[in-house]
Amino acid sequence: MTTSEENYIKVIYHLSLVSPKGVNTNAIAGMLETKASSVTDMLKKLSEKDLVSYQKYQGVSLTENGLLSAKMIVRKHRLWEVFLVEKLAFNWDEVHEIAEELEHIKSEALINKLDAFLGFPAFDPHGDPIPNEKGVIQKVNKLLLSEAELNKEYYCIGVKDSSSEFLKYLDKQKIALGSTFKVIERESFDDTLTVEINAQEKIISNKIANNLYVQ
Amino acid sequence: MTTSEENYIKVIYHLSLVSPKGVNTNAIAGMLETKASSVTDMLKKLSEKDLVSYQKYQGVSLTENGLLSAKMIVRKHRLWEVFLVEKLAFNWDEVHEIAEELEHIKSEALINKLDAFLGFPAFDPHGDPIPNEKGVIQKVNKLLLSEAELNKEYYCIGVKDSSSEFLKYLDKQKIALGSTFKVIERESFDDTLTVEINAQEKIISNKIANNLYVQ
DNA sequence: ATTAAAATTTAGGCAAAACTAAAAATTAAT
DNA sequence: ATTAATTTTTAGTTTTGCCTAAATTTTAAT
Ligand SMILES: [Mn+2]
Ligand SMILES: [Mn+2]
Ligand SMILES: [Mn+2]
Ligand SMILES: [Mn+2]
Repeated sequence: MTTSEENYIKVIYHLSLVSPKGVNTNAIAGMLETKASSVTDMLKKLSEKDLVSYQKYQGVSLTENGLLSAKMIVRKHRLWEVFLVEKLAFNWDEVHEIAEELEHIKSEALINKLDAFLGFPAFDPHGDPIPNEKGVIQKVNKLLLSEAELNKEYYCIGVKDSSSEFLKYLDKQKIALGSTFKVIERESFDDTLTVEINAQEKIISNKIANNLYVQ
Repeated sequence: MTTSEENYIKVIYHLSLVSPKGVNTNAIAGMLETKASSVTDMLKKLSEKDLVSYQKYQGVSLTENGLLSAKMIVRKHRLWEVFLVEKLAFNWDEVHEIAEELEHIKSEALINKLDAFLGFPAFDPHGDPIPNEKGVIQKVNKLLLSEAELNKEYYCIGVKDSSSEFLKYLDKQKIALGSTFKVIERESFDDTLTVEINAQEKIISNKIANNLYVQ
């Protein structure tokens, strides 16, 4: 598989988690910042290689082959992110772009040795689960902070949006994985929350609350 | 720079250490396992970008720009090799291919943090020097085992050929960086050496002796 | 049920990096 | 100094991945 094919497969995988019945051409184009016509070209090639099942105008989904490939790319991406944060002291908002390149390095041995070196981590720096060698992903039940009950203790286990902007905002607010949350009040007009974060009271907009996973 | 351009620049760099007056098209093609006509195409492009100075039929050499780029690629390659051997427990004969890919990951911060993480190593697993952040390469005086004086103590500081086959042969013979050498006898007919290696007497062919650096 | 809008695909092209075959320049040999 | 051999370049294709513009299909709106 080429780097480009891998990027497509990974994007289709991520999109299929949200729309399992079939992924749209335009959605793929949007994620890859390319044009719909380019996507159509690639879908034909991926279909030829039995990585996706594709009927024109009907959207696309991963085959068993494609799904496993996607999980292996995600595995590599997330393991490299752990390496960059844990070993090289990168901040969690700096690693995605680099991992986007590192995920395409071709060596089974490399990724399994890296996994061992890191101590077989279960989650990446953004709280996303890391598929194991066979592609199995540990299922975790979590909810969005926006769905949390009032006056109940939660802690932060992940972010939904892992853009640099959002992560930097969280740094500024001193919110990190492991931070404790207790929703004190929900403003019914705009769903703004008053939350006790690490024993400090803060105002959290609905948009923010919709991008924080808690448990 | 694309991956392909980087591979060309690096090969031109390595060849120019041997033939400083100008690197031949065919030599480049040989190293990259491509055709001379492809090399000519690329030389035009590299020349356009001021990475090499090139006049047709006259061979090619690196510009100042090209030289610095080359050293940075070599730096990355060798630092990744150190990482693979020191941290991930790869054998020294397994790392070159993987480093061949890793050297193209684009991030200044990554390579400098990796350098720090590894403790600013001066040499790679094959004894080759690692250029520093500015491209400066520590000069080491060394000689080939084939040039060593009789009955004088040396130790192994590098290999000239770092192919997997040669390195595996050295493993089998229990020769590694740091091994001590004392040449007991030189057979004048074929230059075969009798060498005391780590206090064990062994017969070393001229070809082998020509690929071991000692000090 | 038509029509309008949106999504998707096709057609035709372009640039990068490779190739083969043929031409040109350089180097070596008589 | 010619001729022959070798090296290098040019010319013309191919494949991959992308593009624009136009055509087609699906979906939404009247
Ligand atoms: Mn990421
Ligand atoms: Mn990627
Ligand atoms: Mn190497
Ligand atoms: Mn390379």
